[in-house]
Amino acid sequence: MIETDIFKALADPTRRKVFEKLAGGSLNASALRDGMEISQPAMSQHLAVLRGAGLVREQRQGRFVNYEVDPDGIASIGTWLARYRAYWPKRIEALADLLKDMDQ
Amino acid sequence: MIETDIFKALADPTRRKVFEKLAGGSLNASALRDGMEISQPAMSQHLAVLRGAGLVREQRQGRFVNYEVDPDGIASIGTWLARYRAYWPKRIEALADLLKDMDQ
DNA sequence: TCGACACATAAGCACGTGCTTATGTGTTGC
DNA sequence: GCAACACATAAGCACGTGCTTATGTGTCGA
Repeated sequence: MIETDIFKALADPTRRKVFEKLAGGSLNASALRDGMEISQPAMSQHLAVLRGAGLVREQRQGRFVNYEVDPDGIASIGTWLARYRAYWPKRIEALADLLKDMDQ
Repeated sequence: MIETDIFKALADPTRRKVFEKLAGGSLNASALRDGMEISQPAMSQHLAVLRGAGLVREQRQGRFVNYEVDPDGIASIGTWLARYRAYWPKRIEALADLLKDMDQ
């Protein structure tokens, strides 16, 4: 199940931090490590998990590999979340309408 | 981190199925087990995880414990997801701005 | 009060996860 | 070509997770 991969990937705080960094713009693996006390293999493994979940996609550029947010992953969460629209508080009802629209 | 608990809870397919059942209306632990080849302790443990994540809340009724979706949990995912609005499809983003204005 | 019921908790076990160190693969510049 | 670099992969290990069986806790009806 793709949803399982997505939620598993996001269940790790380090991976969520990496994902949030990428949301600010595409970065290569080394740049992602900056200020993040994490080894190179660990980062590589985390990126592989995020990529496998469809949350991130990569692009080779010379000897660097550039990572960026994959909108499809975000959209998957949105469609999943849209199923529980009935339980959303009024305050973010507008957002729920939005996600419902994405679902079609 | 509460987000960690939420995503961890939803990373399990059985728990997502339970959550979806509850989205259709509140049920007690035994009713949740119907048609779900799962032991009583396993269900109890899954419900404890969902409850700990704030996705579900309980209510004692006699010797039954009624479970229901907790809107706060859903809202948490919504607000997290909202941070990545920039990566939603263009068409959706425009509508999001519109709805945001309407909401104020 | 006592047995049946609904559910929670404890302990043990198989398997998964995230880290480490070590090494492999592909690219760049000299 | 070859050394340096950027990243991936492999293997091993500590710890977490989800199941099981066994037992505890609270409630109900007779």
